[in-house]
Amino acid sequence: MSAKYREFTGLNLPAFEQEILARWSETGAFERSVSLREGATPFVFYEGPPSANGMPGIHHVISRTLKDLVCRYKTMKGFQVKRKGGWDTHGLPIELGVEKELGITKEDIGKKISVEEYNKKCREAVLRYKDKWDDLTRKMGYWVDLNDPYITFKNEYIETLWWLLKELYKKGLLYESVSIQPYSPAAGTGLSSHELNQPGTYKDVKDTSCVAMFKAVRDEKSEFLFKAILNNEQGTSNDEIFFLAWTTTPWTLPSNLGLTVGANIDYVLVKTTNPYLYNPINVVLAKQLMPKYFDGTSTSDGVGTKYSIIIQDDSIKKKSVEWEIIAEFKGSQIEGCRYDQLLKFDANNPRFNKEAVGDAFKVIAGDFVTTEDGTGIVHTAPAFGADDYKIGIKNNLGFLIGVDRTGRFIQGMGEFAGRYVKNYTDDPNYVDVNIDIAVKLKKENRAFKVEKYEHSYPHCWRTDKPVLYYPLDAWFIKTTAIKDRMVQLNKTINWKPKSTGEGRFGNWLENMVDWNLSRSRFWGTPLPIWKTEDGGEEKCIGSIEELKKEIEKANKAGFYESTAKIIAQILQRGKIDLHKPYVDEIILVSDSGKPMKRVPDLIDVWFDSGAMPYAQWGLDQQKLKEGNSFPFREGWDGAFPADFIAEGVDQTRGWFYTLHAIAVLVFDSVAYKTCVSNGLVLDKNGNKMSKRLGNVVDPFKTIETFGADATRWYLITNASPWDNMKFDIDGIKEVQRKFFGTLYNTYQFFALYANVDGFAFKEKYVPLNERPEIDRWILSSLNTLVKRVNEFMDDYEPTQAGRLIEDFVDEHLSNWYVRLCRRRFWKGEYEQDKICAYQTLYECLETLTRLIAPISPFFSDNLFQNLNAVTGRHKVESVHHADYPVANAGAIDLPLEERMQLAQDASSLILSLRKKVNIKVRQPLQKVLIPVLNPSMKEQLQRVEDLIKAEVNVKEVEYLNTDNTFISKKIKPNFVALGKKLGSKMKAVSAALTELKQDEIALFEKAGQFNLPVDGEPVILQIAEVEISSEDIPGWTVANKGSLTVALDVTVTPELEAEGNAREFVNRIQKIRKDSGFELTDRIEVKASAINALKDSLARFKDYICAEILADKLEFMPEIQDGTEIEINDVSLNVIVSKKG
RNA sequence: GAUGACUUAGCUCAAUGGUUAAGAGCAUUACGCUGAUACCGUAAAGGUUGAUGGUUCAAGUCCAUCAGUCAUCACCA
Repeated sequence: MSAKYREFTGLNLPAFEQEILARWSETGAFERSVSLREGATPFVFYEGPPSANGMPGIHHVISRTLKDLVCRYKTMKGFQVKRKGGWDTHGLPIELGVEKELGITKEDIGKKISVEEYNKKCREAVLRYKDKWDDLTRKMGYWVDLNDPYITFKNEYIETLWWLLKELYKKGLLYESVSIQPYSPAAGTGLSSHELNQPGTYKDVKDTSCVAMFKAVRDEKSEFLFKAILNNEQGTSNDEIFFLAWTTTPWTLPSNLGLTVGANIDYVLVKTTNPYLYNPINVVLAKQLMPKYFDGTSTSDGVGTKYSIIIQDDSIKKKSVEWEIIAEFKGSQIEGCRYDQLLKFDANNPRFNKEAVGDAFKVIAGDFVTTEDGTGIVHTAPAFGADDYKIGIKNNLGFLIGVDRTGRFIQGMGEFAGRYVKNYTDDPNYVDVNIDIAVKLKKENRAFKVEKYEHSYPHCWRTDKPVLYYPLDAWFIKTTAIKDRMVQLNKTINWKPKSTGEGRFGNWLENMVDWNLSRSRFWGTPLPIWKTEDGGEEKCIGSIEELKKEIEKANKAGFYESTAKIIAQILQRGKIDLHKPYVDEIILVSDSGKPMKRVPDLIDVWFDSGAMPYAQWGLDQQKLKEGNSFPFREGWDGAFPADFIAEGVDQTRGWFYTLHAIAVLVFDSVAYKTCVSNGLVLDKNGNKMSKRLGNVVDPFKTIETFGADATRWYLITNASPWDNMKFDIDGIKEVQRKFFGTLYNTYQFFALYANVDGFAFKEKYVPLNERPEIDRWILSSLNTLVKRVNEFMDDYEPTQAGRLIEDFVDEHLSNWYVRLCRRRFWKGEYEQDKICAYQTLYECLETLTRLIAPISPFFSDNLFQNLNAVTGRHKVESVHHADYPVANAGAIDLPLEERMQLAQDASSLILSLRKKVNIKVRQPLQKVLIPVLNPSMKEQLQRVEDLIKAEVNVKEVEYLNTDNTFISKKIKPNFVALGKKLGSKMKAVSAALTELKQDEIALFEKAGQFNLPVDGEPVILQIAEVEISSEDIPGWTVANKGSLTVALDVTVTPELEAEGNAREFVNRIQKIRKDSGFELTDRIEVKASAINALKDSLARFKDYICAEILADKLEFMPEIQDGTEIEINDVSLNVIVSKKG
C-alpha cells in the first residue's frame, strides 16, 4: 500500500488510458474479471460478429460500448459474463471487394482465375483489417475474448451449420423451389437484394405501358355481365366483354396466365368504344380508376351514368370516348370468370404445353391488388413477378417462361421469337419489342390504351441494364411454417426500445416469407445437399463424419476414377476443406447406386451469423454419436439462450431475425432474452456518414485525442442508444471538460489534503448520526443516486443512469459539498470533523468510481486504484473486479435532501438579489427574511440556516410565519387533484380562486376548507386541492422560486463595511500567497501601508485576518517601498508579504 | 410507393394530459466567485413545441391530415 494518493499535473485522459491498458494486459484484468466469478450465475452474452474486411467506424464504437457496459455491469453485479468474440467472414461484400481488387467480374471466376485461387484470395481478405479491429477493441476498452474467437469460415463452424441444416431437412423445413429473383440477363446472373440496393441501381425510365383487353368467355360465372348488356336497351351488336389490365412490361403478356382482382374492390362494366378502332366494346375495370380512362367521370357515378359526345369532328372523337356504366359489382363476383388467351403462340399454347399451363386464363383474387395504378385488374405472369408467382401457385395457374436467360423470346413465340425483351446488347438498331407487341394488340382490338410511362426500375449495377424478375431455382427454409411460434416467442423478448420488437420486428414476422437460402456465389458455406442428375434422389449431409462415410461408400462404388487422387488425399489426411471447389469435387452415391453431385448453391451468410449460438462452439463428436439433441462442445452448456445481445437497428431483419428464426426452428426457443438495438450515428448535421461525403469520423483519432472514456460517455449519455445520434466532436470535448474534469478535480482536491493529513481511512467508520448534516446529506444523495442508477442499469437504460451521475458529480458533489466543505479540509487539526469530511468525500469518490466503471472503464479504474492503493479497502486490483455499489437504504434521508435543495434554492435566490443591487458576496449583509408557509418548512430551513448564511455571507435569517399579515399570499388550484373532481368547472374555479382576498385565503387556511361559489353554485374546496404561496413582502426586494420566497436586507452598515474590507484584504493576501508559490502551511508576515480609509477596518479584524492568511504578524506602516499594490473597494495600498523563517 | 420512427432555443437534449402558460447544458454577452477546478455563480438574449384541424375543463404530450428527415420493405401489374 502506498502512503500517498497519487496526484496529477493535469487531466490527460488518453495518457491515463495508455497506462491502464498496460496494467490490464500485465495483470490479465479481463480474464480475471471472468475467472473471479467462476461458479457464479452466468450472464450470457452473444457477440454479433463483425466483418473484418472493412475498417471499423465510429458507429461500431457505440454498439460495442453498449455491449461492453452491460457486460461489465453484470460482472460487477456478481454474474459471470463470458464474451467470446467472433468474425463474420463470408458473403458478398467480401467477394465484391476481392473482385474489385483483382479487376475481375463474377463471370471471370472459374475462367480467368480458378475458384480455388479466388477463394484463397477471399480467405486472405476477410481478416485484412483484423489488426485494426483488434486495436480498436483494445483502445476503446471493449472487453471481449479475442484469443479464441469463432470464425465463420472454419470447418468446425461450417460443420455445425450443416448439422443445423440437416435438422431442418429432417423436419421437412428445407426445400427446393423456384423463386422469382432479380436477374440480369446481360450479366447472366441473379442479383442479391444487396446488389439491388447499390446506389444508382434504381433509375427513372420511360417504358411502353399497355392496357390490354382480355376477352371474357361467356359462361355461368360471367353470365351476369352479359345479361347486364342485354338488359341495357341500347345495342345488341356490342356483346364483347373485356377485362382491362395494365402492364409496363408488355413482353410478359405472352406469359400471362391469370388476371388478379381485389375481392373487395368495386368494379364496373362500362359500355364504350375502342379508342383506336372505334368499334363498340364493353370493358371491366375498377370503378375508382375510371377517371384515368374516361372523361367526365365523378365519384357519384353509378349504373346508368352516361357520357356522350356529339361527334362533329374527328379530333374530339379521338380524345373523348363515349361511355356508360351498365353494371357495378365487387371483385369477388367476377372471381372465376374465364377469358381467352391474349397472345397465342406455339410456345405458350395450352394444348402443346400441358405442364406449363395449368388451370389458367381465369380471374382470381389477390390481396396485393390496389387501385392506385392501372385498372385494378392485374395481369399475372407467374414466371415474372414474386406476387404473380405466389398467387399462381395458389390458384394452380401454371408457369410459363417465354423468355430465356439471355433475355430473348424463346422459339415458338411467333414473330417475336429470338428478340430481346430489352436492349441487352447495346444494339444501336434495337427495335423495342414492347412497342411491336402493343401495335399488334392495337390492331387486334386487344389494346385499350398504350402510352409511355415513367417509373423507377432497378438496373444491374454492373451492366447498367434493366433487371428482369426471373424464376430461378433456390433452396428455402420454411419459416412460414413456424411463424405463429416465432411471433409468440418474440413477445417474451425484452426489446429496447420496445417499438423495435413490437413494430419493426413484429411486423416483419407478421409478413414473413420463406427464407431464401441460395446464393450463387463462391465464397461461403456450401449447401450440403447432393442430388442425382435426374433430381430423383438427394442427400443432406449433417457432419464431416457423415460426409466421410458417404465418400467411402462412393469410393467403393467406384465413382472416383478421375478425382480419385484428391479424394484419397482427403481421406488420408482426414481433412476436408468444406469450401468450394473441394466439396464440389465430391461425388456421392445414391441409395439406388446413382452418382450424386452437390447442388452448386452457397447459403445466405445471414445463416452463418444466425447460427453462432451453436456454431461458435462446434460439434462434439461424442455427443453426436450419442444422438444428443444439443451435440455442441462444452462452452455450450448454460450458454443458451443469451441473456443479452445488442447491435444496430439495421440488424433487425438481419442478425436479430436469423438468430430468432434458427432458434425457434431447431430448438423451439428464443435465442436471446433481451435485445438492445442502437440507432445510427449521423454526422453533426444529421447526415448519414459516408466516405463519399467525407464526413466519416475516425474512431481511432477520436479516441486518441479525447480518450475512449470521454467518447464512450458522450455516446451513451447524449441520447438514448436507440435514437439516431448526431455525432459532434464538441460534445465529447464538453463531456471531457465538464464531467471528467470535475470528477478529476474533486479527486485532486481530495488527494491534495488527504496527503497533507495522511488520511488513509484508518480510523473507524464514523456512524452517520455522528456526522455533520452536510455529510449525511451528500451520503444520502449518493445512496439515492446508487439506487436509481441500479434501477436504470437493470432496465438497460444507461443513458438515464449516466445523466444522473453527471448531475450528482456536478451539482451536488463538486459545486455544493466540496465547495461548502473546503475549509473543513484545510482548517484546523486532524480530528473528528475533519475525519468525517475525509471519510465522506472518500466514500463518494470511491462509490462513483464503481458506479461509472461500466461506462468509463479507464478513468474509473485509475481513480479506484489510486484510492484503493492507500486505503486497501477493496481486496481487488481493479474496479472491474469489485462489486457494483448497492444503495444503503438507511443512509437515505429524503427530508434532508429536500431541505438541502431548499438551501440551494435560497442561496441561489439571495445571490440573484445581491446581483440586482450590486453587492458582492464578500460584503457581509445583516439578514434575510424568509416567509414560511408551515411549521415543517420553517424547521427544514432552520436546519440548513448556517449553510445558507455561509454561502451567501449573511449574518442572520429571520422567518415570517403565515399568520403574519405582512406577506401577501397567492392561491391557485391544484390542477391534478381538482381536474377530475370538477371537470368543466375547472376554468371558472381557477378564475374565482385568483380573485380571493387575503383574508379569505387566511380563512381557508384556518378552516382547511372553503366554500367557493361558482356560477351561483357552491363548490367546497379542501386545502389539499389548492396551492398557497407567498408572493410579496412590501418594502423589500424579493425573489422567489416555487413556494420559496426570500427578501434581503441590503443595508450596509459601517460595521458590515469594515468586515467587508477585511475579507477583501484576506482575499488579496491569499492571492499573493498563491502567486508567490508558498506552501499551504507556510506562516507569513505582512506589512501594509496604513491608509486611513482602511486602517480601522483592518485593525478591527486583525485577528480574523491573521488566522485566515496564516500570518504571525500584521503591521501597518506609513510608507512601503517595493510592495505589491492591491486594491480594496477602490482604495489602493501597498503590502509586503514575506515567508517566515 | 407502403410501413414505422422522429421533428421542442443557434446546437445537444428534458418535460406521468395539469398552469409563476415549456426547462437544462453548450455556445454568445455582461458581471461576479475561487488557496481544488480546465470549473463555478448570477443575469441578458434565445420558442407560435414542423403546419393545420380535432378530442379535452386542460395538449409539447392523445387523434386526423399535411410537410420535412431517417429507417425498413418493395419497385409491383
